[in-house]
Amino acid sequence: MELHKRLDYGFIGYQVPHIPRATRSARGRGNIRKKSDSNKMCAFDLLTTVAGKLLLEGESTSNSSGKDRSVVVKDTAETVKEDVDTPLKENPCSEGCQERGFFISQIVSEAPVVNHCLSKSTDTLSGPASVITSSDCSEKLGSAEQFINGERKTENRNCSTKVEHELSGCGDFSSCTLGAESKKQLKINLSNDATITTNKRAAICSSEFPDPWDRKRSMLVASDNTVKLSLSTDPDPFGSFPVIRNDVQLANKDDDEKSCGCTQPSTRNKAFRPAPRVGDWRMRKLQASKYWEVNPQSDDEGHVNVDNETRHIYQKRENVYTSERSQRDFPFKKRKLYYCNSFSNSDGGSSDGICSSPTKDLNRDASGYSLASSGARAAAGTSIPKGASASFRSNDSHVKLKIKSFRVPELFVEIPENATIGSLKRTVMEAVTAILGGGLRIGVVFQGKKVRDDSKTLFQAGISHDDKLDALGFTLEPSPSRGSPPLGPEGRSRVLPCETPQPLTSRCSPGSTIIHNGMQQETYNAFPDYSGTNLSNFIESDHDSAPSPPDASLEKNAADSALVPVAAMDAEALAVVPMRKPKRCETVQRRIRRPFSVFEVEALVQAVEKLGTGRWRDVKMRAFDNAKHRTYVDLKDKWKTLVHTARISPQQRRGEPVPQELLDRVLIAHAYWSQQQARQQMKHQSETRLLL
DNA sequence: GTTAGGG
DNA sequence: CCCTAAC
Repeated sequence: MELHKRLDYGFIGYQVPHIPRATRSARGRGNIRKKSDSNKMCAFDLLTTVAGKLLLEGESTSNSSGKDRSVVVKDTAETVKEDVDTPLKENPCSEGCQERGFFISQIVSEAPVVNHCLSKSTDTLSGPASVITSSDCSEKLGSAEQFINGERKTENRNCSTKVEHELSGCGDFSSCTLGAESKKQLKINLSNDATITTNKRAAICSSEFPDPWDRKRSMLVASDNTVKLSLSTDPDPFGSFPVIRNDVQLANKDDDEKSCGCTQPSTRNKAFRPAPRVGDWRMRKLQASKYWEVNPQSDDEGHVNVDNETRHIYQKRENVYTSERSQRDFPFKKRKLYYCNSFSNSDGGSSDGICSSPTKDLNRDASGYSLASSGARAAAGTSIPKGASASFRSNDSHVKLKIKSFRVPELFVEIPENATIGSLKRTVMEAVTAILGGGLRIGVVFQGKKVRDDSKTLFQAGISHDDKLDALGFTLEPSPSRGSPPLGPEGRSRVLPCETPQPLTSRCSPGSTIIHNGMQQETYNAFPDYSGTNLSNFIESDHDSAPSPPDASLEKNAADSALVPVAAMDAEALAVVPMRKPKRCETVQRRIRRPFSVFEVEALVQAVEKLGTGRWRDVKMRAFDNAKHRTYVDLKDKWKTLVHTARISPQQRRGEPVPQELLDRVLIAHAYWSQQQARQQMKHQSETRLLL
């Protein structure tokens, strides 16, 4: 059902302002080792990683090598689109940046089948490479797709074709060869329909690939069941992109636990919960900080079941932490943007698939995500810093970098036409933030002009016709709120993710969509019959109170506007998108704001009229017993605000207007009970005096 | 666990 | 909504 007319915007990419960042640059320490790989993971893994890289390094990649690689998996199921080593038109990507972008719609990983053949060296210490693969997996590459200047180029490939993956994030592909012997197919069902087909037992041999980017070589090493990954980057020869050496180490160590203060539960059933802050590198790293243990048993059916796998990635702590965190304290609230919620406004069509996906296969298990992200994380770490300028070493093997620019993958935003510019910005912001981690604000440019009035509706701004959408652009601007954060010298940059209580809190995204649903259900029957009033509608109203009811007020709509990153992108693609927040986060997670509906207000008023203002627990039980999300403290607070609202002029009131009649009752009841309370006190006092 | 009140 | 003090 389409409740709103929506506009879809596609983002192919934009430029991001400089973002200083400190990173470690230890070199030669990046080994990613998978204890046992399974074909299951490989595909997913790799793709994620690659995706992560692409997402973060697309820019540099293209610039440094003039090539663009992206792994694209189209949601057309059964096909893995992989980007090819096609020369990309040099595109400085300045302004519009939309000419060329990564279209990571269904990023899945194409497992670079590496394995059998990889036995070569184990020496990964100095290799800047970055190839993540697993054994026994190969994929049947459907077609490779590359976006160039907005166009998609597809190339069909053969299994035996030489596959190139951009693994090092430096824009270089490693050469992988798919064995022709592929027999079984491994299917990875991604969200919707995205399916990656992989051929089991196909072998890709690849080990050393020159990394044009820096004068080093990327090495992919794998032996037996161990794959070592070494991620590191060096300043690109062109000098325009500072690169970070990312030495990620996925090792089979147990001491990992220590390095990461927190442990993530391997699974979580409640609906999939989006990661707290997507942009938090730390988090990502964190999640990656355990070594993975993947079920070596390959599923003949080929279904990649990320769920039941436990992964632990070990990462050198020092390599992991950066000051990023402190800079990216961004509270993510509507994760639903990435994981459509059931009541999303989006029209069933395309979004449907997208929406459902997260909850399916991949999402079931958080660990799945972690896996995905781990790779990405690693990649991310590597890619993030890209600026051109200076990258210098500081005492602590840290490198301070400036991000001149990097590209954000294409996003699709769906938002009601009557949504405001402000909401549009927010929507985009959330999507982008999820990727970049916050710290940025979104600017809207339409027909060459910057649209500054956030209260204007899209319609009013003229942004409502498809034919004009081309004139719509977004800009990423540094958030004023957070000035250029001093890149932290050691101190900050080293804080362990989990060990740092604070910021996490705000970032932990409050319930995901799914969660909302749950709450929503809980709210049903909020008002028992005995509450005695015409609250028959209440249930519905309660609905409205939910975070994103389809036909809520504009404000709500804005929130609802489904932002649908193209398919797979939502989750795994962006490995960037953290899968689940550390436990600690959850406990501190702030609840989602659920404005009281008029019906609720009425119920509250009525209850208070009857019970008084000092018995919130009773009020709760009487009128909101079934509204689990309303605590008596909430009711008390609401009453407080109601009283305040009733006292101020209507012009000063915000939010859904409360009928004056109700406000009057509020004042009357408040006055009455205040008086009663006063009397009670008087009485009490006099009694005590008498006793004395 | 509730209340009350400040943030 | 959160957090806390106070009960």
